[in-house]
Amino acid sequence: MSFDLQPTFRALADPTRRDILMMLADQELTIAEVAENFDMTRGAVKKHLTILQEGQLISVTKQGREAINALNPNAIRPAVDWLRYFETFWDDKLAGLKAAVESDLPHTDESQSHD
Amino acid sequence: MSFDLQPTFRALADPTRRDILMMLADQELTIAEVAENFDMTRGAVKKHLTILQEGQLISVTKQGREAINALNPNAIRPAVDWLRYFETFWDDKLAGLKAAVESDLPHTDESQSHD
DNA sequence: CTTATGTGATACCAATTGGTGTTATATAAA
DNA sequence: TTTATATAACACCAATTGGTATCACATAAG
Repeated sequence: MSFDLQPTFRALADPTRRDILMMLADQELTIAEVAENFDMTRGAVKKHLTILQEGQLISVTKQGREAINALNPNAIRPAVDWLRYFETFWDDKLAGLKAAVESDLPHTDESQSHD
Repeated sequence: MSFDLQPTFRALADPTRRDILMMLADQELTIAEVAENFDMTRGAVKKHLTILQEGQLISVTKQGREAINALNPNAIRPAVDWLRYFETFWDDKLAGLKAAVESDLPHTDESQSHD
């Protein structure tokens, strides 16, 4: 039925993998090229790339003996959509009201009659 | 300097914790109340709540002998902002503009200046 | 052909994670 | 006071994770 967010969030939960995504936003890279930017072995980088692939955040295509890793940006959307559910509760959704209240008062407290 | 996204993404990377966030979007809950909704011990739930707290996704206040867990929705924003960087590359976002900006690439859909 | 390069896959290790169970402590109730 | 409740803190365990090292295989270059 609904999209499984788990592989996506799992892939995003590691700083190395988020760095890789940023790199691939600039350009497609082979495994070796990605690994050049990190202080770890190609094997370790390959594992990260596999997890990114399982989260469908990247696509991997073989060209000769090289594996080209490319960003698959649309796979990020379901995660953003899920997180944006909470936008409803963000403070600035009431931006006008809140700004007005906070601009003068040191702390928001709108109790008028307490009895 | 910049906000550390790691505790946030780590907290979001577990389905139980994401479920807890959804529950807390409806209403604040004690640990025991959260635990009622899962097939695991209160201790396990408490650990998840601690990780959510470390990611600042929830706030915990003691009331008497109870610990009230409340959603802290604004903590989700840095993660959304980070993910939204990739919005630029989404297919249906500003498709025309994107084609214009990256006009080096001839692979885009219906460009008129082909000749 | 031989050699070098890029990758895939595996075994292995240390550290972390998700979970249980137990104990201790603080608070509410009787 | 005694008793029950809600949580905190800990030890402990199995499974997973991040990493290395190694081997095998496919492809490019000589």
